[in-house]
Amino acid sequence: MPDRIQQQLIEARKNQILDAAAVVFAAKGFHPTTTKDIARQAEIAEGTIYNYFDNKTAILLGIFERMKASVVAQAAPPAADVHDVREFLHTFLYHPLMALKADNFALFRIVVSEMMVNEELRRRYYEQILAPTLALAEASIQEQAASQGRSPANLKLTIRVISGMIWGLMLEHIMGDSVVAERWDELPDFLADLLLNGLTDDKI
Amino acid sequence: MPDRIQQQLIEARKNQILDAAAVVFAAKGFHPTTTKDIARQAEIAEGTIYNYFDNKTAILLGIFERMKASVVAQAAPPAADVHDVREFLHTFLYHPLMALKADNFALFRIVVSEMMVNEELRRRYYEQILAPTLALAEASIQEQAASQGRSPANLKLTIRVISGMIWGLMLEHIMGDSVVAERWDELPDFLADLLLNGLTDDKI
DNA sequence: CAAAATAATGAGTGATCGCTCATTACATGA
DNA sequence: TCATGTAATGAGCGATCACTCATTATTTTG
Repeated sequence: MPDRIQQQLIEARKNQILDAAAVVFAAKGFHPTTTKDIARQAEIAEGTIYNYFDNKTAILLGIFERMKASVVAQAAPPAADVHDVREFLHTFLYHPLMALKADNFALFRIVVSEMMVNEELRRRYYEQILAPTLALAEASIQEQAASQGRSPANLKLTIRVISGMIWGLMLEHIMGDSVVAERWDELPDFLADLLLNGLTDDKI
Repeated sequence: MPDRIQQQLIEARKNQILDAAAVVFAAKGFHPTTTKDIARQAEIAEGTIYNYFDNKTAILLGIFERMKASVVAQAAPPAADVHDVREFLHTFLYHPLMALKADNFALFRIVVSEMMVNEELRRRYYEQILAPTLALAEASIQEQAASQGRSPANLKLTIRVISGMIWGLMLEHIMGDSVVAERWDELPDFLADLLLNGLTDDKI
């Protein structure tokens, strides 16, 4: 059998296990889920899992790796596409907020929970997702400001504040706040307006 | 023995156990910590724990209850003290941000981690901490706006965005972002300026 | 001081669960 | 068709750990 097809079969099995794990993790959480649960959901034997993953934590890391591609692709618009601040805010705010609405939050909760407690997961998230996204956003604005002969001193921190807003609103959503939940779709515009114009009379 | 003194002794023992649990939870995380670990740290026998707490989760809830008082007290300024928006922003931003700097983040990480996964903890946090704090902030601004004959339509959402910023920045700090860490002390002023004036030239 | 009530103890229990590995089933190729 | 290599299987192992409870220690009371 050619190596390429062989490789594809292995990938398919891995994905089958990751799909199953995502379902049961989302439903029960990471720790309460047993490897037997995963196997049952994937309709394979428990032992088979260990032909493809070293241990239970490796499965969570596998799920994380798969989330990476989609999150980074959605959250980070190509720098070239951004021509002014309003456009930047729209892409930078709209995509992550809407992506998270589409998913159910359950799996996200599990990953955040483990991340708070697992050094490696935290490091991977920062190095592979958060830092690159922040850097891309920064470069995008940097370039635009430079074309106007400017170099905003607090850009790095500003990017982090904006990114943090999204994180915070997600958490408030997860906590069950109904105001945030009900007005989720308006958030990109609302935040862009707040950022551009500050606390206007309708807000405070 | 009078009931009052009896009650104080029970409280003292509980606090002794909670102190010990906070130390070992912060060091090892909730799940990896055994009841034996807690007992050893508290210098009592394992069984004694169960004279004061129903189970391991009850200990975490106990820690949470103790955090409540201090967090709410620090984060929520009395409404009467606020006379204008700038003053409001200072109290509302300064206290929570500085309180979290003073603590080490370890125990906070553990609580957030369990909260993501534990429905009851999440509900308690929302009902007993987040919602009251938001309501207090809202009332404080509401009152001030009313005195000017105004009634800001988006106040509730605005309060949530500001609160979310703090959450998000905390998470970025926990994730290991050095920009946020290094400029933590400036954040209250930086955020107040951003909120009042929007994205000025130094920022974007 | 003795009896009774209360609190502390820690070895033991029962159940759980991640992971292994000897065995079985299947696929490949001569 | 048979020999050989590869993948799947699931019973069982070893270890862990939250929690119990019979016993011991301490305090209270008459």
